[in-house]
Amino acid sequence: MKRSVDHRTRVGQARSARTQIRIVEAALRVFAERGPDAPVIDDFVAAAGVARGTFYNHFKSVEELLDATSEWTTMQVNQSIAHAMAGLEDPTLRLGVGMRLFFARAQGDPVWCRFVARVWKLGGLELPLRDVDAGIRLGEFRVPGRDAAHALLLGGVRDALQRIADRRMPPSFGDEMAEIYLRALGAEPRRIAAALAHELPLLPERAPLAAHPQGARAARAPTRRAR
Amino acid sequence: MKRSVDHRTRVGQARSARTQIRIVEAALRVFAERGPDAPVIDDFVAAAGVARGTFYNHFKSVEELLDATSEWTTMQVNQSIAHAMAGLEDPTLRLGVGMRLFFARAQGDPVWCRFVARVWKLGGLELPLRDVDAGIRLGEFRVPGRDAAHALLLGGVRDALQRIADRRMPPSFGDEMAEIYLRALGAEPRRIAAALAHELPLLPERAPLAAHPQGARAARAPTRRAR
Amino acid sequence: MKRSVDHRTRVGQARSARTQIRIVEAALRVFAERGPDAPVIDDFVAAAGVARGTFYNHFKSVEELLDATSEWTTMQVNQSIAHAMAGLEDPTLRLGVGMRLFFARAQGDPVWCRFVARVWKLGGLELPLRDVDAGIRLGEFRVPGRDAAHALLLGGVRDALQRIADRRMPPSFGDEMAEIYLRALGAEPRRIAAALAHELPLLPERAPLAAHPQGARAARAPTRRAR
Amino acid sequence: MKRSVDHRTRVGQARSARTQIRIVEAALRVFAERGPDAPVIDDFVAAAGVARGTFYNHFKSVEELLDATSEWTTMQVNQSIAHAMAGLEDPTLRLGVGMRLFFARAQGDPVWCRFVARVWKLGGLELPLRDVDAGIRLGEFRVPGRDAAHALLLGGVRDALQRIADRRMPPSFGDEMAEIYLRALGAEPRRIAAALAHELPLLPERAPLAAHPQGARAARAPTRRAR
DNA sequence: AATGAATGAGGGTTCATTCAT
DNA sequence: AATGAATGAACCCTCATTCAT
Repeated sequence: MKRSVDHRTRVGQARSARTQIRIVEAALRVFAERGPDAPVIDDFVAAAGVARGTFYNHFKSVEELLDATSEWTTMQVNQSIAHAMAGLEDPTLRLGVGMRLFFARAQGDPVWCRFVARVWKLGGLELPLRDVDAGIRLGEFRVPGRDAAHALLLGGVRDALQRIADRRMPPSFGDEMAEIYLRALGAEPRRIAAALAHELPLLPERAPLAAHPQGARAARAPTRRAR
Repeated sequence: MKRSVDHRTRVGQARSARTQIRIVEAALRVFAERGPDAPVIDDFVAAAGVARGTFYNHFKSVEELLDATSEWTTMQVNQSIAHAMAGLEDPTLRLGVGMRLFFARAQGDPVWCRFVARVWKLGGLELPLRDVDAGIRLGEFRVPGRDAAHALLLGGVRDALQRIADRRMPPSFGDEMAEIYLRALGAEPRRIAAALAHELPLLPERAPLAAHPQGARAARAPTRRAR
Repeated sequence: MKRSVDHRTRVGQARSARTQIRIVEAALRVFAERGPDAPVIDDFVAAAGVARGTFYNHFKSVEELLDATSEWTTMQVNQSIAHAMAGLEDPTLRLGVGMRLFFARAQGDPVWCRFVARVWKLGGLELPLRDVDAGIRLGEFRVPGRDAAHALLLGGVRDALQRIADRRMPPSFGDEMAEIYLRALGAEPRRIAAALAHELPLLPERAPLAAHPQGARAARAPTRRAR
Repeated sequence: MKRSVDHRTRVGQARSARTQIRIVEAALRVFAERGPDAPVIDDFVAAAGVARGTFYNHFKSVEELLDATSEWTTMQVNQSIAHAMAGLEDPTLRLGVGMRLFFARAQGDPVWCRFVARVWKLGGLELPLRDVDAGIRLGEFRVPGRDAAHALLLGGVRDALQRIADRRMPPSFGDEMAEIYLRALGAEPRRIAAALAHELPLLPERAPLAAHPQGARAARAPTRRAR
């Protein structure tokens, strides 16, 4: 008897985890397609192919789902980038390679790109800012103001992602963004060239979520009433 | 007889125009405070102190109100900046002075700043882009890619506005943004210094709102509803 | 001075009467086209080309306008029919000729036909019923029940009008209705033939509309709103 | 596991079906009392004792509810009449017995009678028209025009229902309607007499809907603003 | 009388959330 | 855990009516 309970519990937990992943995966697409404000719970429910009530077994609100989705996708990528750059020390090199990796990922994964461009509310972008600060501290970057440097980075990256999402940009676009930004920071041309020449380490896929994509229906078309 | 009809008509139109201005002015504050998606019609109605039905006498939807508000505030300021720079020819000078004026306005008018930072969907920002392009064409700017330069400008400006709105930035912040961006473009240090030293012409207040009430009711596509 | 006041008054009354007629004539078309429940005040206002407030100078509600329109059109036609049959005595003859005249009017005036078919709430149809009763009393008609005869007449006529309005019926349709109904009443074939052979007196146009404008504003119970 | 899913589904569907029936049953009364245009969704909701939102789980609009109600009541009765007359062949007999059954049902079920009299938009009344046509074809009926015969039947029946609904008519009224109409068609007196003498088969109750009438509140009193 | 802007109650519709199974 | 019917608060929008000019 005990065993059977255990078994049921274990099966239930496995199922629960799979369901949660299905919802988050669907949510990524829905948010990417329709932004953070427009979608209603039914959109996620329909896209994930689960029942309404099931949603509430996993998330209390759309807000919470949004946070979970952000965490499970954006941060993950950031971590993989951080990992890929594990050996690099020089701020110019780190920042340049980091941006190039970031945009490479964005250009290779349109859904994720759209999601990050439109949603992106959780921080998770402190990594490059840390490099900026380090470069300033080390005298490698010379900027009129730290806040200005941060604003230009974060704003510029978001706008760049939107461009990638809306109109396909050429593959070189990410490198161009890295270059112009490093110039804005007053980095030495030699260092900039090195950062651009550095071979990009391979990023892992956005894998762990890809477990069971099949049951998910496409995000529904935006047919809702006017405001 | 004819006169009395004219009189009635004139009086009615004047009242209507005044009401419309009240709504738009209220909307500016509401949008600034709550963003473009969250507010519901009742918010504008309450802020403007008019009846529900009155809203619909002037605007078909929140979307339409948003456009009208954008037009009546953002563009207007852009025009006043364009006018203030009428005599300037050199792209570096124009871009630098233009950005400084823009941020000066933003720091002096928090509501407008917040509104532009959060909403800002109508173009109206092509003016600086034109200077960027001109500078590239003339060889004054040297950039790895035109799109990258545009992304960095638009994204950076929006992020800067958000910073100004959220945490009061020092008065020098606008100048720092101008400087770092001109450096990103590879402008000559001498020209950058000139742009930063240039005395700022005075901008008129955001007063003229009442000026052109008549052109208000543009037709609009339906929006989605916020949560 | 006195004269000028009189003149103004007279001019005002004339204008008022003309306005009222414009509204009623527009209402006839609107009711004919959309039925008694669907139209809103703006429809009449738009069709008549007057201002919203002007409507209320003449009618308290749609219901009241409906009554006025019914009176000014339906009854009028009934009276003209009654007048046209002034000399006829025999119930079979009167009923047959009356129905033929009625349908002739309906086929010649589609707007009026539609209006009567869809609205037709005021009585005004007691005239033919009186002939039915007279015929029964005189033994000219033999029916299983007076109520059945009335139901068949009123219902049949309304349905016939709807058919004329919806799909153009042949010119003989009115005569056929008269004939089949007289047969239902058990009238003698000879008398039926006479009624059908009787030459139709000419009906006047639906002109006299302007006749008695002022008596229009009867008090009215409130209606429900249409969907 | 499979069983439990099936069970949940089955239970849900059963509940849904019961709710739908409650709404339709309430709607029958509401439509009968207030006509097809006056009632608002709240009327049905109140009469059925369900929540506003529940209405929309089952019907998109009043129009759709009207159609469903028509189908579930009118057609049903028509079918039961058709079934009751299964053995009858002669058009005069069929038409006469059919009308008598129809009016018998109307007199025994005032709510249904009112509903049919006021609403009655879905066809469902083609059955008697088919008998009329058959009689004409067979030479049993002699009419001046087929359209006139149809108009007299449909219009007459509707008016008769209204009379039954408004002022209680004597039990013989239905037979009188059948008789006078058969005479209008020129049927042979012998055949008419046979149709009137034919014993009426029993109609089944309007049963299937009567499942759970108790939870329904009375249709609310008409207290709404004027137009 | 005529005008039309302003009003606000009434009614339609959506959708987050609960809950029995 | 999963399901989906039921719920009702929140919104949207229309339109009858008033009223200053």
